[in-house]
Amino acid sequence: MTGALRVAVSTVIFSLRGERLMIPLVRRTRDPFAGRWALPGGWLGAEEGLDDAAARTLADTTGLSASWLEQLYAFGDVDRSPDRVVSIVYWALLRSDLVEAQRSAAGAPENVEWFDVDALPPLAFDHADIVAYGAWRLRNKVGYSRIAAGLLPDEFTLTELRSVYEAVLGRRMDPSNFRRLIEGSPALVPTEGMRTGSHRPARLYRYDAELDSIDPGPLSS
Amino acid sequence: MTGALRVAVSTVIFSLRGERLMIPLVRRTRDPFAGRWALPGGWLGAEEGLDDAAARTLADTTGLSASWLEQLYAFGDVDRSPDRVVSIVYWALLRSDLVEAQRSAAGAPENVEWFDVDALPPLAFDHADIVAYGAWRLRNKVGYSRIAAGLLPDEFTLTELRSVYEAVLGRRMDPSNFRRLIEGSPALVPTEGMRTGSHRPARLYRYDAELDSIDPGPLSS
DNA sequence: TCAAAAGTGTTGGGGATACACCCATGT
DNA sequence: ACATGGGTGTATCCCCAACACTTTTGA
Repeated sequence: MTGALRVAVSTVIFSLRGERLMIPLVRRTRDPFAGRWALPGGWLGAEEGLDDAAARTLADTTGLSASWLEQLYAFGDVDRSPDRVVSIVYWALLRSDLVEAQRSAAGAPENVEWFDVDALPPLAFDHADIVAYGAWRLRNKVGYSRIAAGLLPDEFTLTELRSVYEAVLGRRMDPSNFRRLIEGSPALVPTEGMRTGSHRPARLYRYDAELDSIDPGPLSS
Repeated sequence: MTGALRVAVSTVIFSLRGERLMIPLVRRTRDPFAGRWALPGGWLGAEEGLDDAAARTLADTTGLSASWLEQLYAFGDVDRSPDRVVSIVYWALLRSDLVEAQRSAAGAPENVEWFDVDALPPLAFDHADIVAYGAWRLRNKVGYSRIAAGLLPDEFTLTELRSVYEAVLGRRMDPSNFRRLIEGSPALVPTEGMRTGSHRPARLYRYDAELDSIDPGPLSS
């Protein structure tokens, strides 16, 4: 039957370590590209939707669930793999605290390693291009939405949130202007808690995704 | 082999008739949804890329080639079709003059009819949602890029271009402000020609896609 | 009392909107 | 001459970047 071919689902998973944007890669154990690093993913099951497949492979790879998951692009050039494969690629955000906890726990999956997005090893297939495109989409979206909070724990200070923006966008931002910018959004709700450090305590905020107005995405899917 | 399933490529093709946004639909001849209208498309061939497949099915349906073609989304819910199908959907712009010429010529393909985007018949599968999402993307993109010129002939007046914006966005725009807005873009290049009507002649412009700075899309694909 | 981060206030420039106005042509 | 769309000029508003300034804590 024409039209039948293999469909893979992969995900560019972003998290933050300090000020660096990191993604997990999986070392391939088989040809083609045995030994090379590749995006986490797997074959699309006959009885699972695309979103489900992305969430499943993400959980398999990291043991975690994402605070943001969105389709990136479908790649299907004939020559992108020795054998024809269409890859539906997603991108995701993971809260950094969950990733850290996972690393400490012995439960971290084998064959998975985190890399700085700006210092990747050679990747299998066209995955280097895919990661670059995913990073572009992330930076772009951070500019006009509030998803950046998805990289932080439940509660965070505005300075912490600002440092996320600075890490993702790669430039410094004025603290006072950042405050006004971000406080305008009803999705950032102040809590009672304060973060106490060696200086003046800072109010903790929480991100309420319900109150955000991101683009709709496909109405069904 | 797991992961092997049927992949279709469909396209939401936009053109303009007067002030109305129109798309071509194809009447299905087989079950499921025999007799219903559906997006033009076809099975992805084993030896063709996604972009190629979209361009091919677009040409099969309309006999034309698009002035803009971009991937929209990959739809793959298990229940979107009685038998499992993953659809890679594109959206495209056709110059209205080419469509009109095609209509006059007897060469127009059978089983294809153009419909007003805001007055569609019942569609097969989840195609109604897909069209709505495509229209959203078009309206969105018209707001921050210059693709709207892709709906017009090679040369056009600013008033014609403005009426495209008004048709797509569904609201009136101030002629003088529109002029400044659009003349700021180096992609709109004035020609020597003038359109003469029953009033003061208007300068003709040309759209130079080379000079535009749209988002990159995936670097490879 | 000092360092450092939290948080507030003020100012100025650029882009978008609203709208008054002049220009060129066919009838 | 006049109606009609082509095209220019200008005032205003609003958002945002820059930056001076005050507040609150730990040491």
